[in-house]
Amino acid sequence: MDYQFKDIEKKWQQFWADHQTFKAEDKTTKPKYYVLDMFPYPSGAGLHVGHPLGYIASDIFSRYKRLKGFNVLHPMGYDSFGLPAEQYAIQTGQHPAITTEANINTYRRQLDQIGFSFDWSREVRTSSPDYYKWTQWIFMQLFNSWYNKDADKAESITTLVQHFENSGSKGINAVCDDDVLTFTADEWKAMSNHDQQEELLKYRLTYLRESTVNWCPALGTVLANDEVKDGFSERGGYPVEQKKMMQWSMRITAYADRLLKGLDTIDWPEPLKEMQRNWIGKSVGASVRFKLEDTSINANKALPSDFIEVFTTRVDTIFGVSFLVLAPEHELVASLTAPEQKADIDNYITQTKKKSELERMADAKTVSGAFTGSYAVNPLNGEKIPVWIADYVLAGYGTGAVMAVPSGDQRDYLFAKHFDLPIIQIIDIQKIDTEADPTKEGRYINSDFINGLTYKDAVAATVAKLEEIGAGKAKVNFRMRDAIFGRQRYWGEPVPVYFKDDLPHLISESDLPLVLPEVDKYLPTETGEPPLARATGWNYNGSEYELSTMPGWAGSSWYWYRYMDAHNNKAFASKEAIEYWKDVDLYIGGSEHATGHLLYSRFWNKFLKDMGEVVEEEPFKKLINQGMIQGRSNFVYRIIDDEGRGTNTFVSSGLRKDYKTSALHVDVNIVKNDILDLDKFKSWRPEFADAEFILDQGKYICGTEVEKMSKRYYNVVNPDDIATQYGADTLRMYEMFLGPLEQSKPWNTNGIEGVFKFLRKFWRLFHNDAWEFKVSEKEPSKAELKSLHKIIRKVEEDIERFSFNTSVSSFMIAVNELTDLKCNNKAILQDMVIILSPYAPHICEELWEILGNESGTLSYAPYPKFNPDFLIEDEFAYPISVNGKTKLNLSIPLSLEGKEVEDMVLASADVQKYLDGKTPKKVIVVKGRIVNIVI
RNA sequence: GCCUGGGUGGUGGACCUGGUAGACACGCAGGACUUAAAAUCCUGUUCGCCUUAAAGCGAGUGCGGGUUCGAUUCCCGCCCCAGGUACCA
Repeated sequence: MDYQFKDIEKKWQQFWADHQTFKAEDKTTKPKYYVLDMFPYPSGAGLHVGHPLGYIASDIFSRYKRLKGFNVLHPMGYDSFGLPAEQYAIQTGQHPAITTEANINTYRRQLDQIGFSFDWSREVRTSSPDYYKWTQWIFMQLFNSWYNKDADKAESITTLVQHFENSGSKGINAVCDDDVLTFTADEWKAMSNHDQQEELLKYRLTYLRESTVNWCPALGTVLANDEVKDGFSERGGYPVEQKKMMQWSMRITAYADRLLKGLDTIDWPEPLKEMQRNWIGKSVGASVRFKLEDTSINANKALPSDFIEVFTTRVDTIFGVSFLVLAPEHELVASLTAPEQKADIDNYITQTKKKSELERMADAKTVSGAFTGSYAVNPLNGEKIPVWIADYVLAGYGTGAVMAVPSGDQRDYLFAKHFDLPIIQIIDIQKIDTEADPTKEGRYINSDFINGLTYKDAVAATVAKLEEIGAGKAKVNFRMRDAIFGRQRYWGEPVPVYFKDDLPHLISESDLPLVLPEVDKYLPTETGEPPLARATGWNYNGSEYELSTMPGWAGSSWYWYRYMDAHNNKAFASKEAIEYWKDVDLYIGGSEHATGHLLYSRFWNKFLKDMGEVVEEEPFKKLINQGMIQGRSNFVYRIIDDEGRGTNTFVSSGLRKDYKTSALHVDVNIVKNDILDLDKFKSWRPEFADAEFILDQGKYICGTEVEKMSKRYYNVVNPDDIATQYGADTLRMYEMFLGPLEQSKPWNTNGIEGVFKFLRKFWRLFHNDAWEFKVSEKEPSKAELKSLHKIIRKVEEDIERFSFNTSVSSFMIAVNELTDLKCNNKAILQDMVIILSPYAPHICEELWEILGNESGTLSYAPYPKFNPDFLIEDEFAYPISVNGKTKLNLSIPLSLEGKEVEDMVLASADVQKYLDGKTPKKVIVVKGRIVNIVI
């Protein structure tokens, strides 16, 4: 029978499910191997062709590892809390749990039809109470912990309380808020419980802090950055402003150094590690205090402090400071503003409020700022320095204030030029006529006691002086900020906290999970409280619960542990399971998670390690990024008549310059290889029923563009259609054939026929012309063995370096070779089936059975061993160039070696033709082979 | 703006560690088989020039430079595209 992929795929998917073929064992002598995919958010649009890309790669690797004798854990689940389900709920009133469930069912159906070897018995869903019980439990552990810098790990808050009781705050080296108190043991004991708890909150790893959010007054909601476009809400187009709000935060900065160091121990793509390093942004510098000048402006105001603290990485340039810049949100701004400057400053602050942080950073071209009217004093030379505000200084980074050195920093330079502020040269070789020069070479000038010093000495001398006069100290600063952990949303994990006397308290562990309550609407209340405020009777013994929920990343920051022991109701996973599976050996997912999920997960993992809950410091040993699959939109060109109205005539892409046209997105499903199916187009929409076409060589060629895959561009390609038309095996191989796994690329199905043909050819190898099964048991020929062993080596190399696309090409070559050889040898074909099976498992299972093997044993069959003896050739083509250009092809017997080869090459008529009797100037030999002769 | 990645024929891509650029596949063109279609097979296919043909010549991996006997690969500068930029997941 011809290759009937539909029957074959259905049969084997059923078989795998019935026999639980891919269930990972918890006790076995086999070595363990944990292959993890980033679990999907189940969106309403269904699985698109981009999702399976990484899943197919990880599935190939999982199947390959099983063949190599590993006990493979390859699970799948759903990151099922998220904003889109909530937005849909707001619009339709439908409970997010219901739509989420429906979406999951669609995803499962789509995943099943691709033939993945997932162990579905371990499925997790982050929105299920059985699961988020443990997300809440981890939150509680974080709340109950503080970071001891001396031990360099998190510890239970009880050790901190004991220390306070014994010795007060003295000797505590913790990561904590800036405003912690200093007290003795007696003073601590004398504090009220309320005050003690308030103090402890400054040390806890989850804590409350004021942070900025996108606030939309018209909608009465906090908006995600994604929902804000150019200062207006995407939904409704209402203005959005920046607003401060008390929020739960996570002290991820406590782990900044360990997150940096850990990167050196894991096998991740170097660019991704670089992104994390840059995100953490460790910078070594100094903090410097500029005392405020005591003027009439602020003399009679109660100042929060009498100095401005700045952080700088170039403390050596302090004599070049010609002004200070505060972030417009800086706490000192109000009190520093002189009456005559108030209008300017207020106006500027209002402008700033409209911009998001991203817009502020992106807009480096326009120089803007306002003078407060106040001055500060340079601690090292007593110079009077004007204090400005500008939106290029961000409140969240460093101290929210910078010392501006126009000669060394380009932004400061532009600012100084624009507002006519002094630019002071401080290094002898500095060139500052047209732009700032941040050089560290040369010797200092105009710089008092560091004049004549080098960079290194100047830094040391400046810091020493600042410390001596108490105006500054060496400091390490991180760009990374503590992670905001609260969302004013419904569809997320409730925070297991209630409030009493304005202080947060954890609920009892035995009351977990704190289940999300029902609400009448998924919108905030009229007073602007989060949706959970709508829940009736939702309180903890009469005390109000926290009303915000956890962010999307909470549930995904530990899920790989749940797969190890998915149904445990005593712990997030048993000690034995964690002890056995330890960590993820291979993690596949997109690099868009570099500074989100992948950082938060490492953070939580380190915390859990500190608590003794898990055994590894890093959760993901090896990581591979898969590229994003973009949509490829097709366009038709409608001719516009003289009155500017669209006609019903469409012109082929190549001919459209002769007409006035407008481009229309056309459904990519009625276009094949950019050629429009005219009949399908006519029936696509009623208005096109009598469309007319101006064809190019008998065809209508569509225009194309690469865009994000989206419903509204009619360019979403669903794997279902491909699976139905060509089968799962073709889909799997085609997605791999599309290009390197790591590379982003637009989806196109141009080459899918080739992959399908390959599988049919492979099928044909086992059958005669009448589609009857035929294999022979005779000895394989040398040529057959050569083809086989070439592909064994190639595929093994390719899989180990995740180059699946080149494997597929090699398979095509091998099958072409075997077809040419009319190979029907059982031993050869059996090995071919095994090595192809990770890529195209269904067809291989069927052929495995046809070859007389026990059904279903293919998944754990022994992988063929490569034998180099079969690759021996008699001679090889010998390409050399003359003068790096001219190319010659010589055939050299393999029996010759080294000098013999060289002599033979030089004596050959081809080379002699160029040499013309002379000796060559230079002969370049690489790995014992002449590659170039210079004459 | 900043961080990270990418740019090779008509198309997807190959060239892994500096050594024959364009493997493999699609598409296209021509041919075989067939009443026909499907399927299958064969030949050609980077561009330009030259040639009856065989062959030959020149250019060529985003653009401009550099290092090297030799650069798609390494270095410097630029352009364009994609991802991230802290509440999309």
